[in-house]
Amino acid sequence: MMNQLSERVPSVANIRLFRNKLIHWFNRNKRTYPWRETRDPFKVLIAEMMLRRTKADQVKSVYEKLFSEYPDLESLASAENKKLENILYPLGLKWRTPAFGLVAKDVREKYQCKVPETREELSELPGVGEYVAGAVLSVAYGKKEWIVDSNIVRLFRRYFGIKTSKEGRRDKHVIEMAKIYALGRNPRKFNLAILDFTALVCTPKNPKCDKCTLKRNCHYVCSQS
DNA sequence: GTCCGGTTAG
DNA sequence: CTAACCGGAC
Repeated sequence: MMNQLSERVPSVANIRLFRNKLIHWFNRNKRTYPWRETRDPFKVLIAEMMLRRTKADQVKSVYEKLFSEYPDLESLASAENKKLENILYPLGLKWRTPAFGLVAKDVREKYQCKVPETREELSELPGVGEYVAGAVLSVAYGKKEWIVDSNIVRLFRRYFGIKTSKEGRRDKHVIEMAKIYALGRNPRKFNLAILDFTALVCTPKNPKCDKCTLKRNCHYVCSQS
């Protein structure tokens, strides 16, 4: 076996230390968005579906418009597809628009209008995968559930210096790390913190290593310092 | 764990 | 154009 060190999951203590630093940063630098001011699982679910592949600032106005017209799951479930298309048009979500109505219908019919509380059930909903499921469970329900997106994979690779399989977001070691990361008192906060950090500091290009409060323990060698 | 679809950022 | 993205299929 080659290079087990770089492939092994970091220790729980190490991940906790990493998380503590992240939370400290988050307390000063968190972003505020309308979908973070509610724990309504339905709103969080729809917001996460919108946020996929779309910049948060662009989602904001669409989010508000959608929920002013369809304030709850039942109204969205009976919304006309055309009207949904019009509202979601600015996001360029045309091909995914049906998923929004279908999700609402599914939840109404299969779960009596109550957004499911398990990863398995959530993942069966149209347009919902591991990422959105984990986000709903941790952010809306406050469950100790992991999320992995490509930003988190990048952060893990850089900070811990790990190698991953080709599709990092499905790498079992990465998922294991994300699970450990989410275990604790406030998984909602933990997960929001890591998302914000990857969006604002540990960015794909030109990461702000000089201003990074985690750099002391980070394996990544920034090219411009 | 990998490939692909449909889409957007660059 | 190409790379990147997440869900879905395999």
